[in-house]
Amino acid sequence: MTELDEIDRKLIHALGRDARQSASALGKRFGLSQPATWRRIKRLEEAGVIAGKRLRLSAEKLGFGVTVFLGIKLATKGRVSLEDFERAVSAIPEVQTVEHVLGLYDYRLRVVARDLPDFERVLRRRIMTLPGAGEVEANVLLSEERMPGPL
Amino acid sequence: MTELDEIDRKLIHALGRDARQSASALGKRFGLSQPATWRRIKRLEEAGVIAGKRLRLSAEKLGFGVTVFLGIKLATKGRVSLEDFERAVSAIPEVQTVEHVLGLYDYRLRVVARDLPDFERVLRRRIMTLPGAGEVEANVLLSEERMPGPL
DNA sequence: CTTGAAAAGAACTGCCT
DNA sequence: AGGCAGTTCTTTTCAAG
Repeated sequence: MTELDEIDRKLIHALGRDARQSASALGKRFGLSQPATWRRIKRLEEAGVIAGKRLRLSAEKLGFGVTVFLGIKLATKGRVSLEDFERAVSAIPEVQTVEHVLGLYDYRLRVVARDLPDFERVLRRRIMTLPGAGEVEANVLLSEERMPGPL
Repeated sequence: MTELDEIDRKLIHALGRDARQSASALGKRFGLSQPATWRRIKRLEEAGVIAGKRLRLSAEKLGFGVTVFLGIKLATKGRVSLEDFERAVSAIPEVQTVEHVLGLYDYRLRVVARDLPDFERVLRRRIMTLPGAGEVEANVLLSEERMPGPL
């Protein structure tokens, strides 16, 4: 954990909304000079608080109209089977995120597909054949909103 | 949907990993000049394929050691109750994302907390009191990996 | 599409309070 | 810590092939 003051939090919050803002523009808004603002951002990057910058991509514009969340319960949970499962699931291009979780399910996957027939193909030929996959539960994404919360 | 050639996909893929790369550096890697590369990126932004740039923040470094996924089933599902629920859930700072989904649950939330006692506080005082919230299922995040997939 | 150039702005550095 | 001044790099636009 890192010590942050008010200005650091404001900077993180502002950059979280749009990472393309310049240090000088942010400095004006928060009453700092350009180098001072830049040094703060640099310090946050070096401390690992800011781990990088990523693109926000539109799944629809890329032709992926369907996003499905899968909850997966493994049939056999040895150490080997976890690694086997993770290696196999990492090879599926339609899988965007793999989350190892504790609870009703063992893994949660975010999967994209062009449409529902395409998703059925992914599900039958890729997901259902994963080594160790037991119960699979699906939720189709209708809409999503990210909040300007603490992170 | 937008028409993309091989180079567009390579650019999106490369920028998806690290959005801080310059147009000239990307151009060298893919055999394009700096202005040509820049025009392609600009075109992708104007087409909405690239929707923006966001910070990747470290939850741990910010003092949030616990991430929990909640699946929520509404008790009463009228149009009014959906909007009530969404408005109320949007006011909880610990909620990072709200996903309206189709399936076993109605909403999926990504929630962060400093630790498990802090999460219990959020769950009891914030989540359980949400208007219309019925069944709540929780999965604690152990580890997460984002893939270099199609998006 | 390319190269080359020029102007604007953002990122970075050193020095000083 | 912060500000100021200056340098370097990227971005952005333009002309011409």
